[in-house]
Amino acid sequence: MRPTLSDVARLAGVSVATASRALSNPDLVADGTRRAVRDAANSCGYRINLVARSLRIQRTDTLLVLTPDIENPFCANLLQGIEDTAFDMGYSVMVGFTAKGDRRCESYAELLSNGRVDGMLVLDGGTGMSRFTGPKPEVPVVQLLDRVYEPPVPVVRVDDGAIADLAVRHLSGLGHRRIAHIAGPLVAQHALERRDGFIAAMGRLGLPVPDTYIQAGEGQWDQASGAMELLLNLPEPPTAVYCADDMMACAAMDVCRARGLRIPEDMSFIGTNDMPESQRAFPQLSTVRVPDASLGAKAAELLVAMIRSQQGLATDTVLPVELLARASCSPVRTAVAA
Amino acid sequence: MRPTLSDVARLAGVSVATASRALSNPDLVADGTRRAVRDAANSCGYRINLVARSLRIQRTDTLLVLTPDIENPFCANLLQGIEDTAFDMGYSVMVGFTAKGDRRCESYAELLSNGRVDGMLVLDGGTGMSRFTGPKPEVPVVQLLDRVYEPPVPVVRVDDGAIADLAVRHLSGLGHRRIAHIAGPLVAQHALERRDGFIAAMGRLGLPVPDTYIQAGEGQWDQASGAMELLLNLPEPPTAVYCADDMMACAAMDVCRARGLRIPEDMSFIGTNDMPESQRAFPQLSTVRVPDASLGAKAAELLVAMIRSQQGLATDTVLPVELLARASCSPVRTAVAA
DNA sequence: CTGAAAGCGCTTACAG
DNA sequence: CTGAAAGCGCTTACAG
Repeated sequence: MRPTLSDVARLAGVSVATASRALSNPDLVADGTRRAVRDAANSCGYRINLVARSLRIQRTDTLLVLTPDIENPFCANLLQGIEDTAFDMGYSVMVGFTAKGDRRCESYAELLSNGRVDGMLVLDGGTGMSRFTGPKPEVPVVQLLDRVYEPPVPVVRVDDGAIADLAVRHLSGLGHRRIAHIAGPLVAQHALERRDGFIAAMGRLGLPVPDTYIQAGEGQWDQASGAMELLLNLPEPPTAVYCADDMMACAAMDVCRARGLRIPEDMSFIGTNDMPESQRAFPQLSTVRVPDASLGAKAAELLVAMIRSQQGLATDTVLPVELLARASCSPVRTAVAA
Repeated sequence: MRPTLSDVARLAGVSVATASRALSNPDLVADGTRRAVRDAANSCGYRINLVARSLRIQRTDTLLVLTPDIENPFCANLLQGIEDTAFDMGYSVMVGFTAKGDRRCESYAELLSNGRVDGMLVLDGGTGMSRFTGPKPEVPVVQLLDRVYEPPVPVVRVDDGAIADLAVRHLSGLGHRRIAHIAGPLVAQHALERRDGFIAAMGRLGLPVPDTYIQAGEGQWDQASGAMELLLNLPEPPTAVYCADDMMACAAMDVCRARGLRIPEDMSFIGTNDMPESQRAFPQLSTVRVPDASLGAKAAELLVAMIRSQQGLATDTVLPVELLARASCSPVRTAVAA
C-alpha cells in the first residue's frame, strides 16, 4: 500500500493536520516539527495524492486543449506554446483531437463539465465544438484564432483581414496585378476571413478578382496542388499567388517547378503562418508570420486568469503579424502579352 | 453552486446510494427509480464530479505521454495514434514535452507518482527520464522505440538494425558500393542502432565504410544539410546515402539539388520513418516505413493492460517495418572514375 | 431493490 | 504552533 498522510503523521508523532501543513505550508509549522515530518515522509516514500488534494481544494490545475490535429506544424507549435506557459503557471495539459469527430468532441467537453479540468482552450478548425458547449460565460473557455462561441467567451487571435492585406500589398508593390488566392478550409473562420480579406484588399487597390482567381486549397497538400494546376491552365494565369497557408504555398510551388516554371521569375508566392517548411522551401517562401508561440502563451495566461476569476479580462485579444519577405516574390515581368 | 449527487437524490426522493447506482449502474435499480433519478439529474443540470469518483475508485482513467517534442511529424503522429486508441479504451491523455529540460521531466514524472495519472508512456529522445523514474516494475510505464529503463519495463519498438539492413541492401541491390550514412541524434538509442546497423549491414556485404562516410545529422535539418555538404566535398563522394530520418534525407536532397546534382541519377537517397514530407519531396523519397500509428496503438493497449494488472504481458514488442521503394533511388552509374 | 454508513486522502477553519 | 473535526463528492460492501 502506498503510504498516506496519516502514515506520515503517525511516524512523525504528530496529527495529520500538522503533517499536511509541514509538507504543503511549511511556514505554519515549527522547525523541529517540519523536520520530523519531512524525515518521516522520506523514510516511508510518501507521495501526496493529488486527486484527493484536488477534491478538497476544488481545482485540478489541469487545462484541456482541443485542436483539430497536430499534423499541421502550426497547430503543433501552438500546442507546445500552450504547454510551455501552462507548465510555468503550474498547470498540466490534457489534449483532445477534434478532427476525429463529434463523439470525441462531446466526450472531451465533458472533461470540463465533469470537473476533470479547470478550463478549456479551443483551437477550432471548423469542427462543431459549439454544439457541445453552449455559450456559458461562466465556464473558463478561451478560443484560439477562430471564434466559435459568442462573446463574452474570449478569443485570442490575429487579424486575418490584415494578413491578406499585407500579402496583397506586398505583391502589388512589386507590380503584380494578376494575383490569385488559394484558400484554406472555409469551414474555419480564419480561412474565410483571409479569403474575404484578399478580395477586399484587391478591391482597395483597384485590382480585378475574377472568380477563377480564387481556388479552394482546403489546407490540404493535394487540393492545393490541384488548385495551382487550375490556375496555370487559365487562359490568363496569375503572376502571383497568395496562399492562406505555407503548406499550400509549398504544394503550389512544387506544381510550378514540375511544370518548369521558375520561382519567383515566372510566378511569385506568398504564404501565411511561417511554418518550419517555409525556410526550407526552395526558394525560401515569403510569408506573413503568425506568432504561434505568443498566441499560445497569451491564451494560456488568459485562461488561467479566468480560472482564478479575475475581472475585466480582454474578450478579444489581437496579436500583431509580420511580413517576412524572402525569396519567393519578385517584381512582375512586364507583360509582352497578347 | 454545482448540484451534487445528494441534490439529485433529494430531488428524486431517494438516497444518494440509489442515485449513484441509477446513474452509473442502472441495472441495479428499479425502472421507475431510474427514471426519477435521471429526470432529477437533468432538471438540475447535474454533472458527475470525476475527481471525487477517481478518489473513490482509485483510478483516473488518464494516461501521461512524454515526448521530446512534436515538431517532428513522426512524434506528432505517434501521439495522435496513442490518443486515438486511449480514447477508445476510455482514457484521456495528458502530454509532457521532455526536450524542455530536466526540471520538466521530473515534474511530469510526479504526475504518475502522485496519482494524477494511471500510467505513463515514454517516447524518449535521449532525454534523461531514467533519472527520475527508477526501474520500478510495479508502476505502469511503457517505453516507445527507445529502451531507457531495464526490463521488465516493457518497450514497443521496431528493429532498428533491420531498418538499416533493409536500406543498405536496397541500395546495394541497385549496384551501389559507396554508401554513406547521415545519422540521427546519437543520444537516442534508435539513432545509435541505425548507425551500428548500417555499419553491420555494409560489413555483411563486404562494402567498405570509411569514417567519413558516417556523418552526424542529429535529426536536425541544418545539421543534415551540413553533413551532406561534407559528403559531397569528399575526394571520393558516395553514390548513395542512407538517412536515419526522412527529414534529414529531404535536407540532404536539397543540398544536392542546389549543387545541380540530379536525384536519383547522380545521388540516390533512402530515408526512414515515412513522414508526410517524403511523398511530397521531389523526387518522392524512398524510405523504410516505421508504423507510427500501430506503434502508438500497441503501446497504449499494453499500458492499459498493465494498469489493469494483467499478467504475462510482453516485455519487448517488435513491430515490422517495410521498405517503400519510390523515386529517389536508381541503379548506380557505372563509374568512369579515375 | 434500496438505504445508512464508511471511506477514498487530503485541507482548513476553529479552538486551544 | 498544533490538534480534533468537518467535509470535498463520490462508490460500495453490508443489511434489510
